[in-house]
Amino acid sequence: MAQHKRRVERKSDLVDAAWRAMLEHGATSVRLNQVAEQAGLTSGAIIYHYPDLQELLLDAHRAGMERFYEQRLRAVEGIASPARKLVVTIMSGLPTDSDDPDVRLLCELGGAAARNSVYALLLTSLYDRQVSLYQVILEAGAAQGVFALQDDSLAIGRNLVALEDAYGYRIMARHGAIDQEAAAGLILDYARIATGHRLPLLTPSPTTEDKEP
Amino acid sequence: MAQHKRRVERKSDLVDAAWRAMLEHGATSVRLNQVAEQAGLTSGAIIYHYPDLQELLLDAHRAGMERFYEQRLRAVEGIASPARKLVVTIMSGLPTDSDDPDVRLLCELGGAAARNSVYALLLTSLYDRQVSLYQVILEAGAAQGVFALQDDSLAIGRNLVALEDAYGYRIMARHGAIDQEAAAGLILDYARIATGHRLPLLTPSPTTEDKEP
DNA sequence: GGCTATTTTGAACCAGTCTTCAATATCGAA
DNA sequence: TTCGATATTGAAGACTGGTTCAAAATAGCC
Repeated sequence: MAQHKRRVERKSDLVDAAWRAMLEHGATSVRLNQVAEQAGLTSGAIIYHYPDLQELLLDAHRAGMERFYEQRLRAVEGIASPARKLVVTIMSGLPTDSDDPDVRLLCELGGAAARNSVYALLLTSLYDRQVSLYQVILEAGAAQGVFALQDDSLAIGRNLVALEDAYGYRIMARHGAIDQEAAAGLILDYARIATGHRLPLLTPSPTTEDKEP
Repeated sequence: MAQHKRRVERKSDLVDAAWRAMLEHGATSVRLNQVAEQAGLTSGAIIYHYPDLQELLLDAHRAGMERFYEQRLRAVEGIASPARKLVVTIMSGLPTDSDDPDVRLLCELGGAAARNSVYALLLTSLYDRQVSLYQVILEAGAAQGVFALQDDSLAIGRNLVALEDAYGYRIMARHGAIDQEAAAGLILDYARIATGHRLPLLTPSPTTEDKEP
């Protein structure tokens, strides 16, 4: 049993190392040696655990995507108001800047997905889950009567995630006029007319602190 | 003079070959040999004209992007109605399916742009030009009183191009529910509330034929 | 047709990477 | 502490792909 646990831990170490290596050298062009170096091992050791490097990279991407998604969930937990929830969710989907590691890898993955059906599937699933995330918020707001949805929540959700994604790429490409704030502003422009709510951007919500004391 | 012309022609042949090779083997992972094969030459001949392969790939991307943009311009020329123009422009920005070559390479380029500042610049410039394209249509429609813009044309234009881009990625990744038509529908959902116009999707416009007889 | 400049080939060379595997080191249990 | 299993190294071999360059082919010109 103990050796099984160690095995799992080691694999997890390698996944982390692979993730860092991809970040440093590129999601697609990363080399086995570079992963090994990040892990503080030699290439043989990597192969011992992952005979196929692609498998390791895939696991690393999976883990990164999962982290990204969980992070978004955490960002809104404890927020009651649908409007605030929507604004925070929008912000949490955007990279802070062109160095944001999670979004960077997601973008590189997006570029590779046209050729790699596994990556494509992974990203498609992430997309759909994010859409659902928005749908829940939109429906809740509609049920409470604070949102007057101009379309079905599925359509609005899809457009919101699409906008996030696209501005993620813009920010990664260092568009001079579009940073996280500007992108959030643009997406909110859409969210406002789609929900019929003013959706104040403003200060980090005071309601978030509620759950702490 | 004649040899100069030949030189230019040959370079253009190589650019075409490089473009095809990228399409077949991937924008980033394409090999010198593969370009040579597409051109019906050996690698030495490619190097003779393009000592740096990156330069050739860059030219190929530039040409592809230019073609894509020109194609969009042509798609609306001769259409008078701003509403129709808007609808046609939206359609022309979306890949027909996951095999659409131009969009495929643009997506791969997007993935690479996070690491390659030249590609980033190229894509940023394309994005901005496409935004301008929309702005012109939006402003014309507003001036004619057929559009009631809910935001400044810059914001709407940016969002429209962002949506196109994002759905391009979804289509490339073979999202089961999002094909060209569905994507157009979603973007139009936004365009409708942003312009206050019904924007009928419908049939290939009859007004297009006007200029033929 | 012969001459020169340009273009292209083909082979040799080099660097980097993956793979394999015997030798070595480390771990955990008894 | 010792033993067997597990993990890791390091070096050798095979392969791929870029680079170089002398030699061959081709084109354009007189």
